Parts: sequence; C-alpha cells; structure tokens
Amino acid sequence: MPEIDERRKSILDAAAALFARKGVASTTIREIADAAGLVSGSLYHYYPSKDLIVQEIIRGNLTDLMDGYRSVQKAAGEPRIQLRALIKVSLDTAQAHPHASEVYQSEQAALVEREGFEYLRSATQDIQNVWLDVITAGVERSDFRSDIPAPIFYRLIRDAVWLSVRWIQTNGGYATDELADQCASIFLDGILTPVD
Amino acid sequence: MPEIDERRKSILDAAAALFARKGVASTTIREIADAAGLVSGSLYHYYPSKDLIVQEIIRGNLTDLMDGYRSVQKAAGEPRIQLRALIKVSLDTAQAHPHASEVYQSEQAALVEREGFEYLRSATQDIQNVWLDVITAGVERSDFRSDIPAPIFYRLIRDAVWLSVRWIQTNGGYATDELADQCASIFLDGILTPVD
DNA sequence: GTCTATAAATAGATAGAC
DNA sequence: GTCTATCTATTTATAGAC
Repeated sequence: MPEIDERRKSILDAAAALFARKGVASTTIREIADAAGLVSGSLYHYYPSKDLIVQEIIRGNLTDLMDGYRSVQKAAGEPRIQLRALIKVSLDTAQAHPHASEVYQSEQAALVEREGFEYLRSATQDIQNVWLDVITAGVERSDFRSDIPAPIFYRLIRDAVWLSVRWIQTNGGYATDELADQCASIFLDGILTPVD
Repeated sequence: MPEIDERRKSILDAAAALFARKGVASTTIREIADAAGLVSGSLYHYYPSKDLIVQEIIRGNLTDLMDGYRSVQKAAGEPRIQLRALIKVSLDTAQAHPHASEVYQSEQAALVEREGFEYLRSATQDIQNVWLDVITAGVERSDFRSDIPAPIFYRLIRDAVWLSVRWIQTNGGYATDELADQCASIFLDGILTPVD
C-alpha cells in the first residue's frame, strides 16, 4: 500500500472527527489540513474539494452498512432473529465508523439536497427496504403485532438504534453485543414486567 | 402587541425553517432576511447576531418542553401512565415547534460547545432527569423490568420519540395522540404478539 | 424602521516555487 | 508531494442616508 493511501486515510479520519464534532459546514479545509498534519493547499493534492471528502466518508459508511445488511438477508431465519441481527450489524457498523455514522445521521437531510449527494436518496431507500422486509415478514407470520404500522415501527427502531452512536461507550468489544440484546429485547418484549 | 414583536416572530420563523432544512451554519443572514421580507442590514435592527437568533429559537422550544414535562410530573400516576404522558408532551412540543425541535436534536452536540449555548447542558440534564425519574419509579415498583439499565432505556426511547419530528405527518390533530399510543405500546409491550 | 453601500473577516480553491 | 502566497467569492456585521 503506497503512502498516498495512508495520507488519504489520515485526511479522511481527521475530517470525519471534525465533521462529527462541529458539523460539516462549520469545519474548514484549514482545520482538516491542520488535523491531518499538512497545510490547506497541500490537501488539494489528495482531494479536489471539501464536498468530495464528505462524500467519501459517508459513502464508505453506507457501503459497509449495506454489506452487513445483505449478509443478514442471506442468512435467513425467523423475523425476530433477523431483527436482532439487523440491530447488531447497525451497532457494529456505527462502532466501526462512529464519526461517519454520526455525520450521516445528523446531516443526511441537509446533504441529500446538495449536488453530488443524490445517491443518499437511494441508499436510504435500500436501508429502509431491508428493515421493512423483516418487519412485514414478522407480521405476516403473526410473530409481530399487526396493529403497529411497519413504517412507524421501522422509524422508531432505526432512530433508537442508529442514534446510539452518539452516546454508546466503546469500552469493551462486547458492548455492541450486549446493547443489541437490550435493544432487541425492548422492542420485541417491551419493558413491562411479564405477567405471571 | 406592537408590530416589532410580529417582525421578530416572522424572522424567527423564517430562520427556524431554514436552519432545519439546511443547517444553522449553512444558512446565511441574507437568506433569513430574504425569507422574512427584508434585507440583511435591516435584520440587525431586531437581532444583534445570527447566534442570538439560534439561541432564541432553541430556548423557546426547550422552555415549552420543560413546562410540559413539569405538568406531567405534577399529575402523578402510575409510571406507565406517566411514560405515555412524557411521550405525548414530547410529540406535541415537537409538533408545535417542528423546526426548532429538529435544529435542537440535530445540532445540540455541536452547539453546546459554542459560546452562549452553555445553558444547553443543564437543560439537557433536566430533561434526562424527568425521564429517569419515571423509569426508575417504574423499576422500583416492579412495573418495569429491572434488567434494562434506566439510562439505556431512556436514550432509546428519547431518540425514537424525538426523532419522529423528522418524519411525522402533521395532517390531522389526532396524529400525535395516535403516535403516542403506538410509541408507548411498543416500548411497554413490545411488538411480539402476546402468547395465549 | 428600512434601505444602500461597504467594511472586515473568512471561506474554498488555485498558482507556482521548491 | 509539500509548501507559501494569493485569488475570488462569500459572510457577518456596521455606517449612515432617508
């Protein structure tokens, strides 16, 4: 691996961290370059614009997420098992790219309007379809309640799971496994104590 | 009510809509002024800076939210009833100030670091305490399961409920009531079909 | 109270030496 | 490949006429 890729990666990492903390628009090219250890002019040797840095950060995150989702789809199973698997993949991807995930979820609505970010629309649609397939499968098998509209359930669980990247502690590697269990259990079983 | 307050309100409304759609940093004073029907120079007759516009928008939203939460606290009741009431107040406040709510939830992390927004920290803490009180009361009464840590449950339900401002349809006035029921039912009962 | 005009600072991006 | 220097556009905010 030539050094140019290392440089690109360090720029990407520095940018992602700044974007997540201050927002994309409030982060300057100069700040990114400083954090990556070069001056702003040199940064343009690796990326032609700030927008393309943002795009590469988000695209990498979404690619990993959809790869994970597809592997869940391949490993068929009961809807409740697949739902738990989608939660786990979402948490793992968020932990693998915490800054990128945060940027995507915080700024997706604003970014999708901008030129060059049109793919965000179809990517978001693909993600939604994966979840909806699992949910509707569960409803059709009468595993899941039919009185909750699937889109409602999808959005509630998606936001709850994805937003956890803002507060989850990344201490041990088992953190996402435990949190995935707790998420799945809350949404599947609820938090009321079972009646005897 | 003198006209100056009308003007200030129309500026605030225009700014909130733009902030929610494009983000605070990407919205310019000129855009706000245009949307409010004056030129950028005139806007400074009403607000001394862009930051103070942002502050007033967010502070108004948080004030209303905490007022609603406090009225829930006063009307004591079973934890499950109070939880449903907190959900309802959250949805109603979000619907009353959709743009402000969206700005707060999307940019809170970035704003809290900036000068003049220090109060966001204590406001966020106050909000968290309201939810945690209800949750821990439910656990102590053995109404709620004790194997889910209260902070985990709080953050999951908070994000799921608050983020709904991004996608909820504000067609009928009954929308928040129905959604509040669905939210409460999902988190309390889960989506698995009850066993016979 | 609203405007025109502009000051002052900062942004993204480029040119060209080394 | 990295730098210094700078261009050009844009931004927040101000000054002052009306």
